[in-house]
Amino acid sequence: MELFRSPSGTRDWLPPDSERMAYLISAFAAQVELANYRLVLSPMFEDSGVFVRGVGDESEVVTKEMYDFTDKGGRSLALRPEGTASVVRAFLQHNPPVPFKAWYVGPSFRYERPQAGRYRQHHQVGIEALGPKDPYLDFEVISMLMNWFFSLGLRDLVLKLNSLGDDNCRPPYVRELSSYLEKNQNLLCVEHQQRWQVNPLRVLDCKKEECIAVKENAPKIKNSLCPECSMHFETLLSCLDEHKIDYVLDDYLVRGLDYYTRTTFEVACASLESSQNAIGGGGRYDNLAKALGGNDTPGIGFASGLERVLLACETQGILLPAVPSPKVFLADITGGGKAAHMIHVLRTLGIACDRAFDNRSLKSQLRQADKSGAILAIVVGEKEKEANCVQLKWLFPGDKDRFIQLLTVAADSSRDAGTNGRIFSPESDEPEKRDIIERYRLSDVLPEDLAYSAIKEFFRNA
RNA sequence: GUGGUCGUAGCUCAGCUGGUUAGAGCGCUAGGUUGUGGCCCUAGAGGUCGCGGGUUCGAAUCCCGUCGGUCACCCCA
Repeated sequence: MELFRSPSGTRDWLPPDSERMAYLISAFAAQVELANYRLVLSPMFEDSGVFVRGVGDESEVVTKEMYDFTDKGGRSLALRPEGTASVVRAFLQHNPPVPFKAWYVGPSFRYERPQAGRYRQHHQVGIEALGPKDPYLDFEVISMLMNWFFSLGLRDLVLKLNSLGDDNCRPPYVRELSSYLEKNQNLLCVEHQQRWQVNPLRVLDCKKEECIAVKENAPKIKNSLCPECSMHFETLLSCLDEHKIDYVLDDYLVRGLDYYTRTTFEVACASLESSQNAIGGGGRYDNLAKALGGNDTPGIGFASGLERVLLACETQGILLPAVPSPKVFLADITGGGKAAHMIHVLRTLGIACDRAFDNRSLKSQLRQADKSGAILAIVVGEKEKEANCVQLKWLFPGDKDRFIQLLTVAADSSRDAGTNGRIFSPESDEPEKRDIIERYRLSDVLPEDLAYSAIKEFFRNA
């Protein structure tokens, strides 16, 4: 029978990459929790209307990329294509006090052709801040994103900024743009000749040569901003200047989600070769709460795709930490029961350890110990079982000097304890190949037992 | 949704213009040491050559289709 595979556009995360993803998330949480953003977990699916009315019924994300379905109760639902609309829906449903500052993490779903850095299920972290319309909140949000990237060690980042105006100044601007596009519509690319009226702003985002030529002479939103919007944007820019956060202004940054007002931004990573080089983006959405049927509440936030951030780290040679393997490994050739008991005690003492199963040969178990990265093997054979002791075998090589130093500590503590200590030290011309094997008494009442004491001592000094 | 490209072992890949039982390295398992890892040596397991059809005496190899990966467009994280 043919094996099942993960669906197109999805992938499995196995160690160590899975752990690097987890690291990204915890680094993000640490960053935003400094600023009092708190975790919100919302459902992975919502009433389709949340996205149709929130993200926009003209946006590509909704019209052609949404995983929507009807459930057994006849409800029209959709897997969330992004996080913001869900969080704002949750905000309106529970009506918490403002300012409401949330961070989130979880999968998003878009039905599109997979590509480098683009998946049908991808994972985003993000923050949303609802309530204040203050431009200094815009600064806070943007600086959170940048600080997280900097804390990971990422370089070659380009922060792109634009302001899309508000209800006062955007409609007149869109009319002005429309009439300009109408005059030049035969010069637009094939697709936009048909579609420019649906959302004129999207033409500004088009990368076709024809449209690029047209938009160069198109009216710019920055020249049409009302005084309030203009002041808001200027305040943000000067604050970014003051704090040495570099940015470039991009008149064409309109972004594909319809809810944005005023500030929009995107962070591109220059070291990502593919065209999917945006590793974070967001903006202000002062009309979103109202569009979802709630009270008029301003808000701003961003989302960042973890897959792309990880990719960006890799292209820059940044190796994020994975979970280290246990340093203690148990080899039991008397059936395995002794190992079961010892490993249980060690873990109770908070010492990470692993063991072999299936009663394999000692050679096999030690091979496994070596491959696991352990530096200490605990060996139980018939002789040890009879004498009620265990053998501690230190696994070389590695950082030899360091280990030898630690061994000295462990050996000293064993002598103090009056045990028989080291019993076996094979002759060898090469000191680094000399095995150091020690035996420690093992009682049936274990936590204060000498073998465990020696191991604890070792890790206290490690 | 459109287009390019690639599918041979767990991984990285050989396999020339069709020609017997499909190979290597790494990895995995075991043995060489009747109870001691790493290096070395030996052996073993693992593949309906993505799948289906066609051409042919004969297909991993050529043709068509299909599925999957990948890359680009579109759009986005």
